[in-house]
Amino acid sequence: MIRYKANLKEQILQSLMDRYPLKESQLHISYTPQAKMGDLALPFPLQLAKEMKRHPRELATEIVPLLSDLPRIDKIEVAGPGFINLFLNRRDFFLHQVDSLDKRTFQQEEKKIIIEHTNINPNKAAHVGHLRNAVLGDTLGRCLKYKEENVEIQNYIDDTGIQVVDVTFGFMDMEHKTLEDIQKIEGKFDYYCWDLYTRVFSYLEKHPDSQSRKSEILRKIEDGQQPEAEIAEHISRRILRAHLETMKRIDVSYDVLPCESSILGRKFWDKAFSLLKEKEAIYLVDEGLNKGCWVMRIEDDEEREKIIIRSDGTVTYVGKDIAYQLWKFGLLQKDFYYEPFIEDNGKTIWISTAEPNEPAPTFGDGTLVYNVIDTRQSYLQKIVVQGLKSLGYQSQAKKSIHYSYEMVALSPKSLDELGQKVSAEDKERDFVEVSGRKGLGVKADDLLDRLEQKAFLEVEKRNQELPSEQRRLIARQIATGALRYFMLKFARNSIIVFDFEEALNFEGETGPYLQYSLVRINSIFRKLKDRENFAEKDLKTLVLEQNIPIDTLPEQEQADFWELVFYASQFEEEIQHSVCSLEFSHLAKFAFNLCQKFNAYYHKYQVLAEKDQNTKSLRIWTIQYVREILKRVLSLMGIPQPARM
RNA sequence: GCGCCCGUAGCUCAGCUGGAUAGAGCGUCUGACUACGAAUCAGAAGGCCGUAGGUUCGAAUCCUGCCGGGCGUACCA
Repeated sequence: MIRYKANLKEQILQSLMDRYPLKESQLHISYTPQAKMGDLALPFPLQLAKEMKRHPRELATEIVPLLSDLPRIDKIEVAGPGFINLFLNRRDFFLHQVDSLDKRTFQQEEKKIIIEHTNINPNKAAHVGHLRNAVLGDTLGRCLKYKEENVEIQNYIDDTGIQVVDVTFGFMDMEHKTLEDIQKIEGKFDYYCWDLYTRVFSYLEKHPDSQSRKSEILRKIEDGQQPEAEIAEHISRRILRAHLETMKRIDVSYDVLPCESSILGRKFWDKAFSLLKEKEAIYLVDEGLNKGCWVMRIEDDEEREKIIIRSDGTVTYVGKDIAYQLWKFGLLQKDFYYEPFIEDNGKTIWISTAEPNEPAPTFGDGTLVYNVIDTRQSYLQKIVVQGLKSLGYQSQAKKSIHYSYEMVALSPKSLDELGQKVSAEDKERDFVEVSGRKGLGVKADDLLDRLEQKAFLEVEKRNQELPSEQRRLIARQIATGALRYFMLKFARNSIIVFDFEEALNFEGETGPYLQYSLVRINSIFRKLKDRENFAEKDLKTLVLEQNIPIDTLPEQEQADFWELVFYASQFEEEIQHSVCSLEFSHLAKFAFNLCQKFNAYYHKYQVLAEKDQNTKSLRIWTIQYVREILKRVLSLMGIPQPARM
């Protein structure tokens, strides 16, 4: 559709440019609200009439004859206040769409695109909020790859931050454990730390004097002194493995894991610091509240300055992030070393190291960077970009994109269900923010377990003949599909108030609904093969061989065929649109609408039982086309495609 | 205080750079399984798109004020 519209645009401009002051930017091609009004709508006469001070309808009527030789168009009409509506030749258009299925629509635009997502502090189990981040980032990556882009997925590991210090403190000073004791802990280590972290937090509230011990731990971790450093490393690596396992459950993976410890070890910050000093982007404060700190001025705010280096000489998160962002664009003239961390479905995920290591692929050096981080960090992200600007990297600053989204919060009801105490204050609110410190939150693995369990029961009911191993697999696929669709269906600026009943639903606008639609289509083809020995062929070959005119169908069926096929043909526009706006709820809605249309068609028209060969073949074309589109859209959203369910 | 975001059906949400009669899902109520799988479909009820102005041939959409809610604004990340 994208290419078809582009062609159409060019032709319309060609036909009209001599006579009318029509600019390309004015020539949008949209869709009619109703099928009976035609297929494509041109609103430009309305605008043009204003400029030319003429009546829009009159102008539109005058233009119509000039468009008579547009390709694959049956009829042109003036409608409403002055729209020009195009009726496509259904057969030609369909053949053209089938023909373009295996052709490239998109071209690579960037040398390399880096997406940073997930970024969970390695001190506790992942929760639902992290799942939203990972699903958004992963989906963006899949779509960009579909658009022929070279994409690198990075998951930044803050392995030397305060959060890791807190848990280290918990193990050493509260539980008096040695590294060996910690290594012996069995079961889910990330869950263990989840609980420990909340205990640490309440302990610290009661014992403010522990701050000095925490500072000591932080320093020792940064300097590599034992046993603090090795304990912290054990904690963060072990939890990182747990996070990667969790993400694997929803088919999210990464190329490289840059660590904060390597940023320190490789002295990225020292380099960034001297650059910032040199350009006078930051300066030392010698009086007032921020005395002894290196700070950056905030744009549009004369009063405020953001601290980059604390008075004790340690660098804040933002400082390290500026260094990291510079590295992503290849502006630091320094690089990490790497080693393999884990194998994920035959692919190596690399982790950064500070010391030289075995040969590794090259990472970083992107031309466009997306940072998937929730909207609460907008301010910090703005400062990072400002850092790039003040170093003179204007174009990189523009290509440094904060992909922001709203948080996942909890309904008071779901808190109750988790058995967590709700304060009187929180009860009054519509939602409660997830809090790692208070241990308030739905753990990602718990949610996935519940989804899987529920899916397994449903699969068991319907597929008793399948071996249990396969039922397990299907249950996993359904759980993944349900979760990923749930995370994508909301617009990114919408706060998801998490509710178990809603998230565990498999009916209506859900992932399983989409999966079920595909299973139904596949099932028709399976039966065609079993019963009639129907040999599945490439759609294009099939259509060319059979060469059946569409207008032999009854009028109603022609209209129903067309509604489905025409809608399906818009899928690449939806991808484009979703990527431009970073709004994958568009893609999700598209998939859902497509399935709704398909299911309606499915109920109305039989394929297997149809006696008339031509009609039957046309129906096969239709569902095969829909299947192809649906498969692509599902895989872009990372929704698995079960064989049965 | 300042900055960003949100307010659409009983509930949860879509609605693209302004376009034709504001759409889904859940819930409620009617119907449809000797199967191409009912995790589905057909249908009904349900709306002053927070509010008041402005721009426009045209506004849920753009601008301004107000009301209500959220999040930022840390020598936490």
